[in-house]
Amino acid sequence: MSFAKSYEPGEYESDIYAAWEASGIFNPSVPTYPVDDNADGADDRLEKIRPTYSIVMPPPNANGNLHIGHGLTVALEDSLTRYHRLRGQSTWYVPGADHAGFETWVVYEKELEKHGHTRFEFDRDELYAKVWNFVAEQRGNMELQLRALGASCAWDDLTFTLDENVIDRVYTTFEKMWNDGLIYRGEKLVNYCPKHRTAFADIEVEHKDEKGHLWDIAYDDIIVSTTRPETLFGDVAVAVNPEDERYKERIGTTVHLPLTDREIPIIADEHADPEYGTGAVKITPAHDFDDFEVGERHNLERIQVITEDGTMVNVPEKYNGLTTEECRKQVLKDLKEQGLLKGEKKIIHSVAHCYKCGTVLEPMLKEQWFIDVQKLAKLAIDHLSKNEIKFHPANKQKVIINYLENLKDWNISRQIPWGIAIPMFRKVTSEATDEPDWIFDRRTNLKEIEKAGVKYVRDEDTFDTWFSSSHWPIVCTDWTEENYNPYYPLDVMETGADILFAWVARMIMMGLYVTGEVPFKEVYLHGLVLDAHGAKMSKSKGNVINPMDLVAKYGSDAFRLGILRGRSAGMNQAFSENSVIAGRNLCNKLWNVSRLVQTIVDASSEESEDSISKHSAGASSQNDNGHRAESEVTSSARRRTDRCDFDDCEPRTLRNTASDSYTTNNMGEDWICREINDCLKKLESDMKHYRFAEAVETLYQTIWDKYADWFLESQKIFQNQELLKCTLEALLIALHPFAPFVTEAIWQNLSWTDGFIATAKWPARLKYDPISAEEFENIRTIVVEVRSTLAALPGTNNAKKYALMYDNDSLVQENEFLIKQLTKVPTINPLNGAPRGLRLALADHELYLDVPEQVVKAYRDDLTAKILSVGRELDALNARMMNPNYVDKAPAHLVKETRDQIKEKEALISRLKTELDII
RNA sequence: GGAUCUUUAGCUCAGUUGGCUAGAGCGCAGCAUUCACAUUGCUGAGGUCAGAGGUUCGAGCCCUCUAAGAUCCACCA
Repeated sequence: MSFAKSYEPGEYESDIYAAWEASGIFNPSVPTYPVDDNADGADDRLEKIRPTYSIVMPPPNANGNLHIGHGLTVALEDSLTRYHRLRGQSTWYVPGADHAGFETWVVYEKELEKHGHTRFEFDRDELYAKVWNFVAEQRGNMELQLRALGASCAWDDLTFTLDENVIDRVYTTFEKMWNDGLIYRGEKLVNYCPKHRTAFADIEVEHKDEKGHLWDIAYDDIIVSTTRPETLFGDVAVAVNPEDERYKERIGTTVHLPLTDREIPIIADEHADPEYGTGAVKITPAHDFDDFEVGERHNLERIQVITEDGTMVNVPEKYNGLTTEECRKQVLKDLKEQGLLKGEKKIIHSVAHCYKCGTVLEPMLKEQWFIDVQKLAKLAIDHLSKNEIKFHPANKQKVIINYLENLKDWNISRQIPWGIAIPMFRKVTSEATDEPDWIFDRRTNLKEIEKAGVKYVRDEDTFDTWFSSSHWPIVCTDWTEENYNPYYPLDVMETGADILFAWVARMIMMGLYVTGEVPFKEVYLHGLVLDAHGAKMSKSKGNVINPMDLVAKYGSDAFRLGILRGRSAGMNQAFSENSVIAGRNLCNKLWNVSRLVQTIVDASSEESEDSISKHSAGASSQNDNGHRAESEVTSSARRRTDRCDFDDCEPRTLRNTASDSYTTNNMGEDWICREINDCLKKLESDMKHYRFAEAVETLYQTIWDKYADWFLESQKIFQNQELLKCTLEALLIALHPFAPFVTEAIWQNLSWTDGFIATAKWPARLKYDPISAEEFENIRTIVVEVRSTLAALPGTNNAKKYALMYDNDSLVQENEFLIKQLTKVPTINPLNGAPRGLRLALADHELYLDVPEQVVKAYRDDLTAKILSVGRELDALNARMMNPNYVDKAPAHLVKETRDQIKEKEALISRLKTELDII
């Protein structure tokens, strides 16, 4: 392999990943330590170990494909991981796979239906086995995709949410909670999906505003308003507000329930809002959350009239077995016929839907397992209030505390077979009444167990996935009560802002409950990736972007750079292919930069081999004359071949960037050292503060605008082999966290590098002469002014036409070759005799372009415009100095700067005016 | 009803404890072309930082209000 003309990611990526993986460099190098009570040196040992860095992947669905959000997650997490690995930490990025209980179940149930089966033909264990096999077949896809994205995770430690150790830990926690009295079984109204036949936690319910109707129905002389007339068969009362004058007299009396032969009482309850509808509300405790509470207050009967499959029951024969929708129609028709339907109004109200299938959820009375969250939430709030976890963005700390303060008990029972079985068994033997009704037991592989002669049957429900997921940092890091574990708490938890409540809040509660420590030190939340126009991606809109398509088209690095660009914590932000293209271009730029550096290095080596016996490290390889002809630079170079074989790469090679192996010999060299140092410093700060987009931006500018456009251009004249090597290495390593593949491909292709860049050492600061570096800025200013003036002159190809002349200017004189190279002017000469041509608008330099008078005249307008513009700037500066408060109160250095600038602008204006006069 | 966020160039977004002439990518215009790279280079146009007040020597940034939009939570019989 050698440097082709352009970088083709497809040729390198899979080989590189395979080589990384095979070498084991993604595994952490520091183990966890067993507690040894007898050894008093245990703490010492912990201090001596290498600093660790741990991060766990939010587990993607085991049987699914990665979507754009996963792409973002991996780009963020892997950049952090690789950065900290380069910084010398023992990094552990633990990959995961989610059984995704309900999600996967929905997919599998469709599969069953497709083959003409239903879940009711099988028992739970059979279904579990079937889904297991189904997932096993699909598994691997997403793991391959993670590799394609470059995730440098420890594959040996991949955790599946149904792994034995996960289930074991979940049972241990459940048992502890059961013993602590934090778990109870309750008959409550739960949100129930009649299609999927399972209950949900509050957090899984999707409320949507929908058009509906509000019907007024006469219960004798009392008119009640309802959106759900079909539930009237479950009515047990009519509630009115105790303060409502209209109904005060009727409280305690009864009314006749239409379409039935029942009398129901009129009760007083605050729940009835006199302002809403007619002010009288029918009360159906078994099918409405508010009514359930009213029923509790008044000790009312709960009559269930809707079954779990969404049909009517316990209703007059005529309505029995109808679906709720059919029943509603029939009830309305019958009420109308009897003249009891008194009004119909269109309203917009919010309705609970199944977040998966969109079915309207039915409030259903069910016995379920609940977690009493009060203590857990309080524990979490206490620790959060002490700022034990740092949030990005910071405002989420407040948001999550607010959520925890209002948290209601958590329903953890799900009526689906795909998940972790709830380890609870119900007593069936009618004798032995002293035994508890429910007992905890881990043997969920058994349907029936016997204890002390009493028979118990297994609860058929499974856990809410969030119950097990809340253990994620614990199970991924193998935290146990017995071990010192330097990886727990995690250094950071990175995940989507949309699951702050569902997951992050629960991990915090569970982490504290189980380990006594917060599960992570920082939280970084990413927002949604929207389409190019800021709309949510969805299949129905057809605007879904598949990350793998982009990876295939532009390369993994381009995708990573593209998706990080312009993105900040917690924000839902648009994403377009353009930013990936920009990333691809950067990779190609870096590739060509490296190609040029290698060419120069090769050419220099050949030359020094020719002239001297062999160049020695530490000695500058710069040519004595300092400015060779270009043709020599591009002469064919010796290249290493067969670099595609990674077998000779030693893992964990820590190559020290040889910052003392060079000496700088000109201003451009000092300048690039300074720029790279600034870039590294900024990067370190950006990574510490999770400013990924800025980090990428900084690298982009340093590599492209500074290294390639200025430094390398100057190195076409002055070759400093050791400095070229050293600076290129620094940039490659600095970019590696974001673009791992291209940097590794280049690293393997360069003739002088060893090992993997993935385990290289973060570059040290470069030595340089700061005064010389600053002088280069002067040259840059001159070059830009020459270029822009030439571009503004009439005609084309101006750069080649006009010579540059200087008067009394040692900087220009000494850097003649460099300025010529950068501006492309044909010659640079001292001005002999009187000034002529066009004077450049530079305050500190007397420079002229040798332009004929005619052309100068044509430039007059530009000159006038320039005078006006500088004049405006000068006015603004003067106004500032005229303000005595500014001079008194602003920091001295700012005032001084302003003074200097005024002097400079004044000088410039007077020169420009003189120039204009001459013309 | 409760809460959070957003509003900066044509588009998508940066802008850290307030500091000088507000930046980037893409797009646009002009010029260049044997050069490591057309996945290129050079040059340029384009912004009363949503609006109105206030604090300050100084506000895109801090405070108050207004407008528009987004999201989350709770919930409307």
